[in-house]
Amino acid sequence: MIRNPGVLIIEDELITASSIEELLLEEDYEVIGVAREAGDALRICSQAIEPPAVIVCDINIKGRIQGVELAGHLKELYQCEVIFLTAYADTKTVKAAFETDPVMYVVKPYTDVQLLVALQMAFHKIYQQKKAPIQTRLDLTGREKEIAMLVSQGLSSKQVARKLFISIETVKTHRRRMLQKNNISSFPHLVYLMSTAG
Amino acid sequence: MIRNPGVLIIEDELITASSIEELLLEEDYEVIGVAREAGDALRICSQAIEPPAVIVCDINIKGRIQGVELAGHLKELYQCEVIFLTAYADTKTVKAAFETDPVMYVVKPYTDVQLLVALQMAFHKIYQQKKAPIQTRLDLTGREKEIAMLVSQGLSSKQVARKLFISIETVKTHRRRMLQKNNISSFPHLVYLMSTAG
DNA sequence: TACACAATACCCATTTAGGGGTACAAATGG
DNA sequence: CCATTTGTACCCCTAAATGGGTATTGTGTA
Repeated sequence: MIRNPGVLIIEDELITASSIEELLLEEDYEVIGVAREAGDALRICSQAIEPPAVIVCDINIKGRIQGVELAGHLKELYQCEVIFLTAYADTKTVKAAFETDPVMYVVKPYTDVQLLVALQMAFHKIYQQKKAPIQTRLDLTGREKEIAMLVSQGLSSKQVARKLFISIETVKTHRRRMLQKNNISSFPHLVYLMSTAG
Repeated sequence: MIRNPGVLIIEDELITASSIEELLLEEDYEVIGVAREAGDALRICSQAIEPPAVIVCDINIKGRIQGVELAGHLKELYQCEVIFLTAYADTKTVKAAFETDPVMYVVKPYTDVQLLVALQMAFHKIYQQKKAPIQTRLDLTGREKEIAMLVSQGLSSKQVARKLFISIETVKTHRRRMLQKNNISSFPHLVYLMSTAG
């Protein structure tokens, strides 16, 4: 039987963390781990059988790396959804958090129902994405992404070459490989796929 | 002096509506009106000097048209942001609401801070959109959009021509006009703009 | 250390796109 | 009813993109 996709809890207050874990387990969510700080989170994710689908992340956690940064990092790494959990409601924090495009921003004090709704939304979003898998994912290296972005901004290969201080032949090689690797026929299509499949 | 963009409150419980209005006014938000049902909301919006930027909408309101449908309609009409307000947390309602891509889904009972955070997120999103108005909007006719879509799917001009049973020269004319009218230099860029600016 | 991969760069070739001009019938809007 | 827009189509040309092959360098990692 297929288990539900997992949830990672990032919260340094043990009592809060435990209560969240209990609540999620009662509702039959799969908790892959509880992290107290960034290092824990990364270790849990790398050791887990499958990456987290949703992370519930306190914004104010111990350690150098703060919640917003950590969540943004994990989201990019594992393409998971983010739910922020915080007592902070100041404009600066909200804006920073909002930049990572979280599914929900749950402000403390919150009710169990509020947190569960956030989870529902997260899993609904994941389900939506799985329903429409146009292309698995674009396979692009760092340099390739960079060139693709410039081309989508309207630059020609020659202009890209000048901007990056490389030969136009190199740019052409990169473009050719991008299309071949991903089995697509033209750059307009690649730009389209980048915008939809991320 | 420029006023803040307006907020429309849609809530049929008068006491709740009033308390929300008071809270928003205290925080210097501009409340353009309080609607008790769909008809009120539409009337207020059409009579307002400027359309609402954000609507705070109760999901369970009086009348035939429900909150989710109304909010979706208003969002499309006025390109405003939606904040849902509800006591309902059942999966079906949450999913339906989530379809309209609201900025926030505030579950009752909620604190003032939770509602204000939602407002902050909504205005932050609006501000972000205004900050990056790369191109007002793409000026494309029906046929042009059709051709642009096919090109973004990877078809060449020749393939588009065959698919639409028109001359390749016609396709090229359309493509040339699209770029000239919108003052852009290549189709990858046009596809990029279509995906961002709609 | 050996191997894979990323990034660089050149050669060849053909096809396509971009940019210019012109024209005309049909549809649309004042 | 007339002017504008839209869709259609042709001509020209140059620049750019696509597709193939090959090779060197550094950078990690098995």
